[in-house]
Amino acid sequence: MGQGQPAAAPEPKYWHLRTVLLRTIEAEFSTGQVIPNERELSARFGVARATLRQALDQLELEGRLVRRRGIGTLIAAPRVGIPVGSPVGGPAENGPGSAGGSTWRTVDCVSAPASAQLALALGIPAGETVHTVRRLRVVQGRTMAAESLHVPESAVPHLPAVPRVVGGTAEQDRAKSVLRQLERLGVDGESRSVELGVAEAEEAALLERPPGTPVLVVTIQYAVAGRLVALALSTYRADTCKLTFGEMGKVEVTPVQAGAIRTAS
Amino acid sequence: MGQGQPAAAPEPKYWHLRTVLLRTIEAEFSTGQVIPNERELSARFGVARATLRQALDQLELEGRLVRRRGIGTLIAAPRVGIPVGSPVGGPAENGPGSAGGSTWRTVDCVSAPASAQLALALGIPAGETVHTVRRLRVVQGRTMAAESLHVPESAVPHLPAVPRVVGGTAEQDRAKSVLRQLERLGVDGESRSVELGVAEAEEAALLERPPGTPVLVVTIQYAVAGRLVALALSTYRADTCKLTFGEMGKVEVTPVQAGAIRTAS
DNA sequence: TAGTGGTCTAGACCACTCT
DNA sequence: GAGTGGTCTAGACCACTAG
Repeated sequence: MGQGQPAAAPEPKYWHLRTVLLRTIEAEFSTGQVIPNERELSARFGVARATLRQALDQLELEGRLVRRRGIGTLIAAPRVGIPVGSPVGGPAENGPGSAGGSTWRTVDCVSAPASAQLALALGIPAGETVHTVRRLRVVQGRTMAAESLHVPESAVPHLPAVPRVVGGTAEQDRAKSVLRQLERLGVDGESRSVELGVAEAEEAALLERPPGTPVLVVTIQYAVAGRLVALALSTYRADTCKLTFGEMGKVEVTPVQAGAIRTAS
Repeated sequence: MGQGQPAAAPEPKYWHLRTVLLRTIEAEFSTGQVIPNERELSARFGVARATLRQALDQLELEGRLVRRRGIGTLIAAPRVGIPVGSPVGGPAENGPGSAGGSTWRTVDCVSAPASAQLALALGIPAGETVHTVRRLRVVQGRTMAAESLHVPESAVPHLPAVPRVVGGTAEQDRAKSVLRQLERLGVDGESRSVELGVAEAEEAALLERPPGTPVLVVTIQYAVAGRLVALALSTYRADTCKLTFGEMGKVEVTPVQAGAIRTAS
């Protein structure tokens, strides 16, 4: 009966909506402003609320929107460039154009036998004691990442053997000791990787986000003379972070707005 | 009337489901196997199909599952480690433990005036001609990334002035010329960044994925003597890629399974 | 043709924030 | 209490793949 065009893979409604919304918010809204609520938008576009939400989900994943329960949906600020650098413990590693005021805040410091997985990754016998420092990376007053730094006992033999410090300033001191010892080793190589993940319950809480929040999982292997001495597992908030791996001091030109260029083509 | 506990922020059903499913598939399934279909799973767990799908969405985002229309839901293979390295044009940049057989396949090569956004990012006057090479990164026979390499005309003045080559081997040659000229410049610095994004229509097609697919957007600024000479915008499939930024030749120990360690804690 | 995942709907209720 | 986003349901239909 004359089907007209060959279908041409009809674009899903939610995807079309996302595009329309993106154009709208770029043209008519600015950072921090709240857009109309979901029920109104879904009515305005003549779709079910679930469909509208699918479109908003996309834009949130792209870091263009932030949704706050009880408040509304806001235009997100551009992502913050965060250097993922060599210094193991250094508090501030500022690069021009990048985030200033980056600090680490220690959460935890425990020494415990390595799990099978962890031992494998560290290249040590299973069950060997590993010092684990958990800390948060705070940039411009906002918690951007949670990190677990694993250091096998054998790599930092000069650490005073404290049985089991937990809580208070004692734990903070313990964490500092581990970091200091690690720095003294003179790390001369590292291998970094980035992949997509989601924050689980505890991690999510540290990042002040709900479980399931997308994160960029950064794995850093620190080595001394070709021998692995530490493993850092960091999860960065994917909504607000742009990780930078600059060879500092060489180039550090204008921060590029990738989204704008990719879309503009 | 005695409310019992202080609520304790009840875990959403879909999140609990995700955890249960994750444990199940880790224990009882292996890479490539298909798990029961959505209708059966939703019945088995006593939830609506939409709720089950929310759980599967999470696991897919984590790279644990792959869903294929008309086929079923499969256990995904572990992510492939892909070096994001310095060589501008080099075909294979293999690191031990990382992906071998990495090649680039040229798609496009056009010379056109820079858009405002692109000019800004390249630090050139708007409207200056820019050579853009689009190519795909193929690893182990699978398309993993799409890249747009932008080189301002002024950076590679020795390029033969071809008016507008499109299609066929001529375009391929043109692309090679641009890459060769760029290599001859002797790039001595670069700045890289990674952030989360989604693939739009055309890009998604190149990556053989539906629109909205999560990608890792890699931005590389190439410099010669402190001057920006090229800008590469690459989008890597977030489901299958783990990007590695190793200082090659120093360490390259066992590839770490971040997920396993993060979950095992 | 049967079975799969993908999209969409209309409606309900909950958890949270602000006033 | 009013308004917001977050979760969940039950059902429908579509697009794709396979035998």
